[in-house]
Amino acid sequence: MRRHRFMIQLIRGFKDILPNEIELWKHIEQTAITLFESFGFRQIRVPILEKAALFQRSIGEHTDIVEKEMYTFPTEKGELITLRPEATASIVRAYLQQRMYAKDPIQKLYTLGPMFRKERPQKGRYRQFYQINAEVFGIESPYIDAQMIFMLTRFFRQLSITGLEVHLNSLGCPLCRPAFKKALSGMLMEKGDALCSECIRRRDTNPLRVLDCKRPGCQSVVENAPAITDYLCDDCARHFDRVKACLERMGIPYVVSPRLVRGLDYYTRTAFEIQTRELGAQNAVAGGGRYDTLVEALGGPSQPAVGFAVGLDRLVDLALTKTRASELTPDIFIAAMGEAAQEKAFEWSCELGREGIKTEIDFSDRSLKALMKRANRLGAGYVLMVGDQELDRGTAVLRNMRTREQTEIALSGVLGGVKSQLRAASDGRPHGDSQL
RNA sequence: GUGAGAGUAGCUCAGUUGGCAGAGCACCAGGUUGUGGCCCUGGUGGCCGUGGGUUCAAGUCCCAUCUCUCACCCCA
Repeated sequence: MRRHRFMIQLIRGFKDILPNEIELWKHIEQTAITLFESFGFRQIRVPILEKAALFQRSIGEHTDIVEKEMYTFPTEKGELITLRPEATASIVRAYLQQRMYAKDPIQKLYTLGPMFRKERPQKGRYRQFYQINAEVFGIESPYIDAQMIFMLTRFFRQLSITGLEVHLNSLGCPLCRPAFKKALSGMLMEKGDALCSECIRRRDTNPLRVLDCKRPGCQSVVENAPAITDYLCDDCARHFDRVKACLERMGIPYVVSPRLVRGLDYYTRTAFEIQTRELGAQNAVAGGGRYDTLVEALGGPSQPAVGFAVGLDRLVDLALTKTRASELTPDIFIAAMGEAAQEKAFEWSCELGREGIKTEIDFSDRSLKALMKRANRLGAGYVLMVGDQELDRGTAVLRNMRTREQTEIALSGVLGGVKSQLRAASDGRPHGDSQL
């Protein structure tokens, strides 16, 4: 195979997802869709490309995402457009532009699809990655914050993913956060000698980000920094207490992480992250929180909102360590020998496929032994054999690959015979992809 | 963006001080003239990631580049 010279490879950090793995993706997506809809969420689909300004305004100019991770291109007219690095901004945009709030300010929406960030690829981190997002607009109550976290834990439970931790924090609101910011940056000014260069810059632009810098020097500085939860105003404190109480009531364990700060500017009050220890450095499988000021900041009415994003790629990685990627095995394999038999077999395969029976057929003119080997490798439950002998006798042979039993079926009644055999076999045992 | 490791058959990997490109699995065929899994025999398959350089000679040494992996960073 001389192909390297001309072979074009995929872009760094991008990947192909092959059929075997897709079964798992579909299962995860379907689980989310069913669950979210039972909680009253409806699907929305928004574009992958948006104007760059949308993300600059929503995510924040001084975030890593906007400063260095976005795929941004100029159009012919010179307008900057961006491959979305996250979905919330687009959903808010749609909520406003389509005036969804006018019909009903309360909207519960979910979406799923690819996001793009130009980071250095790593385990669990890709430049095109997939998220499932859920957002609630128009509800300020802490109950909904807790319910979304509850819904997430249900989701992971349904996928049999264990060993997760809920990390929780409150980031305050425009009323109380400034006081905390002031206290924090004052403290960072005093004791900031050990800060890394990045954090010295952040100290002015976005002091909260210094809190979750993982460098030892910054950690030690931050160790006895004031906790934001001590600065919350009465409303924010009550809100936070309520969220915690609800989680306790629903039996969801959580850890309050005062240093948990979201990488996006728009968050207020509740912030949370769901982490695992099994994925190395990229330990967040879901993250989200409240963003009560974003809708208004993007030019809409003042409406509170909460949301989260689940990292699908990481979920798949986790699930792959538990369950093996599944093969989709055919119900029946048709082994046809000779020209005349293949003609019959072709018709049967079309008919059986139309009936919803997973049918595999090999049109290469090979020995029965070779065809049987292939049927076995594909994991076919049955093999239907037909050749000149069978055509002369007016029958085909149906072999149960598990029990090795063979029965003869009249050529005229092949479809009915195969169907009744398959039905009889599947009655006794569980069928299909139940091991997921 | 920074650092470290790796790229040889479809897959997992050997390859000595630079000297004819290897194994296991998989695949194909035969053993069994029409019956799978086990076994035996044989076979197909490689510009050694790509491009340059050093050398009589490069999978091996040097440079560049691409991709992967892990970490920093960041987050889903």
